Amino acid sequence: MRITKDPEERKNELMDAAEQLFVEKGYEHTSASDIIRKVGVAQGTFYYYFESKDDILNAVIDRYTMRYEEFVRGIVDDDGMSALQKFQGIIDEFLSMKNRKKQFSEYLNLEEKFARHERFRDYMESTVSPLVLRIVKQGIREGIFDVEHPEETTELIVLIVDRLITRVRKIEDKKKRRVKAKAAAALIEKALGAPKGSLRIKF
Amino acid sequence: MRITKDPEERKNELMDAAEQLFVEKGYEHTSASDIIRKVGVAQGTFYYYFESKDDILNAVIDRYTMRYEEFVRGIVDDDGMSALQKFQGIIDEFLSMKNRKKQFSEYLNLEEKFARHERFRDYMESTVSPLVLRIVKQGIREGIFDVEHPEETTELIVLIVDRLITRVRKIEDKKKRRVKAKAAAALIEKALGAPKGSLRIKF
Amino acid sequence: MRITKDPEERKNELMDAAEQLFVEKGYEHTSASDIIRKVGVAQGTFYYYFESKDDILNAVIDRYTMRYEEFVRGIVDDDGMSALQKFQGIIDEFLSMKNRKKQFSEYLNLEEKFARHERFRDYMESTVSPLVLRIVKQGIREGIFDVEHPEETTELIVLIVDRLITRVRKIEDKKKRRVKAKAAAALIEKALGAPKGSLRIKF
Amino acid sequence: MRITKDPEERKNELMDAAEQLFVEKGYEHTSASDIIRKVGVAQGTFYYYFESKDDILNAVIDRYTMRYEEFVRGIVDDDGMSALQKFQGIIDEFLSMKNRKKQFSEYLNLEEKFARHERFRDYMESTVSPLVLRIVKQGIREGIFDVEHPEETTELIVLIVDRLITRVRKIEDKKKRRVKAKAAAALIEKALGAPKGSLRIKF
DNA sequence: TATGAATGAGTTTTCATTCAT
DNA sequence: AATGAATGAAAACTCATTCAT
Repeated sequence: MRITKDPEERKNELMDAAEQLFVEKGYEHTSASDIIRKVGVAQGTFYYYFESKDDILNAVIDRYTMRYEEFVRGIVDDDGMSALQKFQGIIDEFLSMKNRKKQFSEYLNLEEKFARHERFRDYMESTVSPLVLRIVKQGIREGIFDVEHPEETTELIVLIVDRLITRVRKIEDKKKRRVKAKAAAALIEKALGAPKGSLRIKF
Repeated sequence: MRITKDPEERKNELMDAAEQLFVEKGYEHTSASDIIRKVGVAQGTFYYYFESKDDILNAVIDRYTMRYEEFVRGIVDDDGMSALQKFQGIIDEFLSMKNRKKQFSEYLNLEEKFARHERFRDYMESTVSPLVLRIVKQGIREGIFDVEHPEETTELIVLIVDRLITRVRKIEDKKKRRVKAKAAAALIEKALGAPKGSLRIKF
Repeated sequence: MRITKDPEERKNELMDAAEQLFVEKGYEHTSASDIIRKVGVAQGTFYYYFESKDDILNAVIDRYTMRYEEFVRGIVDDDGMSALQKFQGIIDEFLSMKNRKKQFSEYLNLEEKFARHERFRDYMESTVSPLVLRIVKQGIREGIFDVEHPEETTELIVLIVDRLITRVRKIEDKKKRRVKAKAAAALIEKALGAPKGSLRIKF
Repeated sequence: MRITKDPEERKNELMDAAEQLFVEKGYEHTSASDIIRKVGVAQGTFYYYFESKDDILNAVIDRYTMRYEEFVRGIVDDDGMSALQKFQGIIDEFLSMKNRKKQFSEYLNLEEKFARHERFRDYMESTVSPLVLRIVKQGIREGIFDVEHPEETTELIVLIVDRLITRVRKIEDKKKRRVKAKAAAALIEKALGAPKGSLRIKF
């Protein structure tokens, strides 16, 4: 039986399946056939859309990072928010799993797996950090932040937030999670030279 | 030709080859045959010493982490040093690449590769962090550090130092490297509540 | 976008692309998709015009051999030429690459590739040889050739000329090419019992 | 069931099967699995001995050409024979299918298939022709041959003999075969400037 | 006539592991 | 302790061809 679909739809179907499997089992332990079986198409269909297994991985990562970027950019570009509010917004989003953009938070689960891929790391450093840097600079202009090395410090903060996302979220014990998040927030405040308690962790 | 060696020596030979290849090409892209070829033994010999490819990976990681731990423990257990000196010592070691214990620094190159393995991450959190925590607590006792959540903050500091090792070391531009290291040191100082400038970065 | 063309034109377009690719990469290493891509049509269009990849190969060979035959026949049927002149004409054409019929010589490049196909070999033996045989017989009648076994000798001569086309043409060194051609001409003269020097090689 | 054999034996087994299949069905239409099935080993065994399908083809061709060369060299190096006798010997061998070296003639069946491979053609030109050239030169010294361009003429003679092997042998009709062979012998005589009838075709 | 997404059987190749010696 | 030939399941990928539109 031959089921023809809109190419974009089919491609996304394949990427969805791949994404899910990569997250569940990891890239190396996912075979092209696994993806194919999951979607229920023929072997050739996969290779009609993607040149190789590597190709679909990159496509999946790129799609993911684009969504990630879109989210951060949405906050950064919001003219009505103060730097502190923006920071608060990003942290809230990541930690509280309340979705500003729908379905964003579920992509965060990918993070831990993809974090291992250079492509993703490079992206974080080259795209997300500069965006966050703009918030930091706004904060400095607003007089609420006081940072000596904004670029470098921002990179480290992004790293810490990243860690929060991938590690803290997995902690079962609510109290422990709260304490970890608080400690992280405190560290970020210090890094930014922001007033103590200006960043609030809400669970 | 059949070359018989001391079992321990043979095992280490295999682990050395494996370690090198895992670092160069990554675990998944290293075949058992690659290791075997490098050492120059027969296929069967490998499986005489190790149950599987996975087995040798764990052995390599364990050997590595033991050396890592040994180094940190050596500093932590030094009764003649202040907490600040100990921190300074660890950072110096990692950044300056001067070897306290011979050949330790070259193992650090493994770090980036192994960082992707849960086993290694778990080890860092369960073994290294507690050791560093002892320094932090010593510092608090000495009145030089002021930390609200010592456990959690230590974990984040270990993460930052870790990052320094794997990322800063690769930066070619000396100035950039210095600035990154300085920013990290400043952040660690703030995290520890240590006096500004108490941690010095020397390259 | 759907571009409709005269069926004959489209078919030739496909054959032209196929011919070129077969010559460049060989039949087995040319995929139907290669041809399709080159022409810029859809997968289905190819199969609308040709039943299979094999089908287009035969079509290409047949078209080629028809042109080849046409050329030889043109010379054979020329009543105003002596057998020697005809032989000279064929050799000149092949070696000098001057075109009697326009664009013929470029088809000769196909020769080497097609020579490997039975279909082409059979054609040479069944069609070209008989035509050349007529020249040989004309020469015998004219008293200028002296051949004991005309059929068999003609086949061998055709083989030699064939070889000249495909091999000598590729030799870069002008002198070497000249010598090879001269040796071949001398051998053909001897085979035909023609006077020494009656066949002239001009480059 | 695991049957271990002497590596050389196993390798030859694989080459024998490959050779046979390549001759029967052609290289492109023979799959590695065909060879494997024929020998009755595991998929991996094939790749233990040969890097690829291409690799075994080259190995088979090389083995074949070595046997070919060995045969020709055996005749060329025979000090007790005149040039004419050597030529006669080679032709006899090829045409009469009587084996000087046992089992040589059966390899000749490969010829037609391999003739299509550059590797084989190159070999014929670079190895066999020079050997035959030595006979031609010997004949010139002996005063029995008279050739103007020995190198080039030899190449053409080798080509003709080659053709005899691959084509004449297949002709069913005894008489036709005889005539073709005779015509070829006559042409060779003329090419060599040898006395008429000095080369005898025996069937 | 023409499209191009979809097919699926088949191909080459890899490699962790086993086992008879 | 050591060998290395042999295994075989599974992987990635190809491509001639089909078919619904």
